[in-house]
Amino acid sequence: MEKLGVEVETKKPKAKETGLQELPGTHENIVLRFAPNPSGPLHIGHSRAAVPNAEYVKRHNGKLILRIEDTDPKRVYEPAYEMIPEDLEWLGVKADEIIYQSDRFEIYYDIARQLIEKGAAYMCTCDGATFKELKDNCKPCPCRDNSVEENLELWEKFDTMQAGEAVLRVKTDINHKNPAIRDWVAMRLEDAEHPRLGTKYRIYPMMNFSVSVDDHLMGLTHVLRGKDHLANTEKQKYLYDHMGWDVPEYIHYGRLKMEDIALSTSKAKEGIEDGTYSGWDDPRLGTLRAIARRGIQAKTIYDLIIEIGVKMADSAISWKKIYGQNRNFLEPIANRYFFCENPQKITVEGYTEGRVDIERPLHADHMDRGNRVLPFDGEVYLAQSDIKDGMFRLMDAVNVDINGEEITYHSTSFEDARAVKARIIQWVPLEDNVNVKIVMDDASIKTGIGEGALKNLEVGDIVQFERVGFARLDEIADDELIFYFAHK
RNA sequence: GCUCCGGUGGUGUAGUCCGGCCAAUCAUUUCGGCCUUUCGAGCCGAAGACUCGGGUUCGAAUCCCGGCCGGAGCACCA
Repeated sequence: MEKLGVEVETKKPKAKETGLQELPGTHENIVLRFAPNPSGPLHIGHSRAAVPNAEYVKRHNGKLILRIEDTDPKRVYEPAYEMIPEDLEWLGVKADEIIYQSDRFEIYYDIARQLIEKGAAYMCTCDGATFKELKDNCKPCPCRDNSVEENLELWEKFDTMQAGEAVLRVKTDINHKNPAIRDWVAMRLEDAEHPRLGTKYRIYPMMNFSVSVDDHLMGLTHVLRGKDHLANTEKQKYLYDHMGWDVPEYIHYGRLKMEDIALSTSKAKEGIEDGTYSGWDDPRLGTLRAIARRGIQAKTIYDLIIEIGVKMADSAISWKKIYGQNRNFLEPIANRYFFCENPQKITVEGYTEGRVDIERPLHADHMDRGNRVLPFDGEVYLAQSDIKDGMFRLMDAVNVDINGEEITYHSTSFEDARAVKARIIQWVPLEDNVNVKIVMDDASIKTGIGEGALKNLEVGDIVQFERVGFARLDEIADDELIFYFAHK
């Protein structure tokens, strides 16, 4: 007992220091953002970005902006505009404001013009290959020497040019030791139709440009992003310098590798279109909606991401870890039921006690939830895989000997079963049951039968099928219940 | 190739900034035990790591140098 008291005491301070390192810079009025590209619904990788942002905002009472980065019409998947907020809500991430970059083109144009006027950006009419050749050798391209007037004139005509004919470049350092940093593109021409803008604009900002402008204008105090943006951060700082803006605090985190599912959004989309996957919530996908459908709790993902934190080292998260954590959440909430896969109807020969109602608690640790009642009269369904020679105890009912096809009554007392360490197996009554299908994590299906009490469940309920595992009720069909399997 | 960034048990982390309190934390995992009834759950217990080599120091997971391994970026994508 004493131990318990001590444990509670020492646990408190521990919970406080979880995961996230303290934010550098100011903690007052922080403004953070989550800025996905709307190419599909959110997957586990997105939570890597969304969760720490949300958590910092929560801890410091700051502001979180959801900024939809839809400046590449070719990569916009229209339903994603709806799906992203839904996914965030599930995750428990609450944005204070939602902004679409596609609403902000005039702002980008305005800043672009200012840059040109400052001589900090120039219209470049070189073709890509030529520019790269020069740039890689620390040579400025001829356009770099254009006068402000010439640039302004070209800028005005930009809209009338052919896609690919010119771009707007931000001046950096043509001798920068990393060629990637040298004079990057800020604006390009794009003829593809945009889902929200149609063909209203042809001049599109590049990510590095729109991101810098927005981060500044929206008052971001800290920018959290993957270390794949390290070079972009350096590029963007040149723009801040040109404009005389203060640079926010940048924090870069490592890559998150997800065991098994290396599935990119574009691959998933292909698979859905060709019928390989049933949809964005196919159990094989790593989307948040697929994970949710399987009964993985948002808190499991959220906590795991916080635990991983924002350090630069890469990390790999395993399903084992997710399942283990999730089980801790599910264990107390999931009521227990019997399910038999590939049910075999059997008769217990020699059983003469007649019909009895077997009562078994919905959850052994929560007796207040009551019992379920299973009528037993010597005839039951067993899972095919459980029918093996030997002595078994039908849970809470009787002990039987199985010998090939023959199943005979042995005894009723539990002690007899214990004495021989008989395996205790679940069963389903003949007269009160329901067809059950369980969709597994690899999309295969377990077909079987479950006890009648399952009929009281509602979609979304999570149960534990004893000796099978945890599953979430996904659909109540006319003649069967369809579950999605979470884990053991 | 060039530029940059990492490296604590199987996995994720704490500790690294400001060397000793670290024979290294917690979780997951694996294994074992327990259980008047899930030996696929639960409960209890155990196992398992500082990338390597030098250096500095009385003392290094922590500081320095080098190697090895891993990752990212090098677009008119985000």
